[in-house]
Amino acid sequence: MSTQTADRRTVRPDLLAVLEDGGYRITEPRRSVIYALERKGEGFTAEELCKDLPGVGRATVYRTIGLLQRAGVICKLTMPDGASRYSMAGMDHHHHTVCVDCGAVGEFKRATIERALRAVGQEISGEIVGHRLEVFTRCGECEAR
Amino acid sequence: MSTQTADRRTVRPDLLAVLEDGGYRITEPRRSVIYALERKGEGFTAEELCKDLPGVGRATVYRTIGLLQRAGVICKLTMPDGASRYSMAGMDHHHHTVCVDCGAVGEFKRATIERALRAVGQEISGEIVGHRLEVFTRCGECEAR
DNA sequence: CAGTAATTGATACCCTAGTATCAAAATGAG
DNA sequence: CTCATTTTGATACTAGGGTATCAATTACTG
Repeated sequence: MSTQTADRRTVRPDLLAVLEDGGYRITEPRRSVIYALERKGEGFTAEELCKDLPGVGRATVYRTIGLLQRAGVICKLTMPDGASRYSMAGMDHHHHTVCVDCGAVGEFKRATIERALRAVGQEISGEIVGHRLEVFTRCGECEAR
Repeated sequence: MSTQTADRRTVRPDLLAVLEDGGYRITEPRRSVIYALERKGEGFTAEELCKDLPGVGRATVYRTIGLLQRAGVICKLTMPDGASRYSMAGMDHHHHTVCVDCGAVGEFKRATIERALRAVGQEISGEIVGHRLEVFTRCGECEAR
């Protein structure tokens, strides 16, 4: 399971700095989670991460993911079947492509779509408070197999 | 919880006919579920439906929802927190607006967005097999309160 | 260094959203 | 009307995706 966007990946925030700036302590377990996260790249489940880090408690893994998610550097995405995956956020506002076979995640953005959604907002009663868009793919690698 | 689309609702398929055409028997419990469904309109949870139908077993409610979902006349949508809601499908391919306060669901479609997504498909390796778009709103009624 | 406050982790627990079981009841084809 | 077949429903069970607990440990601050 590798990223679809290896070649056009944006620079990632320094996750340790994110924690520090949030007033959190830099601990060994948090370092480990972040290290694993950086190696992991795009598209993983919390449980996968737990298995990758047998030395770190499940609760801590979940807590750290939660911290980084609230800080906006990790996105949580919910699959159509309700399963959760996480992904490192490269861009600010973006959407995801998810391979239905291997779960690899990519990011994209598209002004046309944002504009179109704003137009939708004019047509409905009430106001738009957010949106979510996922594109499901069969990624190049999975197609090759 | 009422629909946002009362005034521009498209004609709904005859759900009983859908079952019959599928080779399923028309039973009292299924009639009840369908009746409730038609009254319910857009945006409900399976458990809500169960509570509305104390005379029908939970399993039957889920089974009937599943049947109609496979027949394409009911959509399942997964909220950002992973919760599931269902909605009667009026149009063929469409997307949903969901009120974050009351859960009311509306439908819309927009050719611009479909085109933009096709363009995204050209840029990624692999092929697009589907997409999902939800717009979160605070609906007119909830705003008024 | 010492002390306090934050953090950890093993574990148990929770909730949602279903699915499995299976005897009993209902359907509808002939 | 008969009867094979489908469907039902009470209940138990499962699985995923977490959160709560709380004593023990660790990180920072002065």
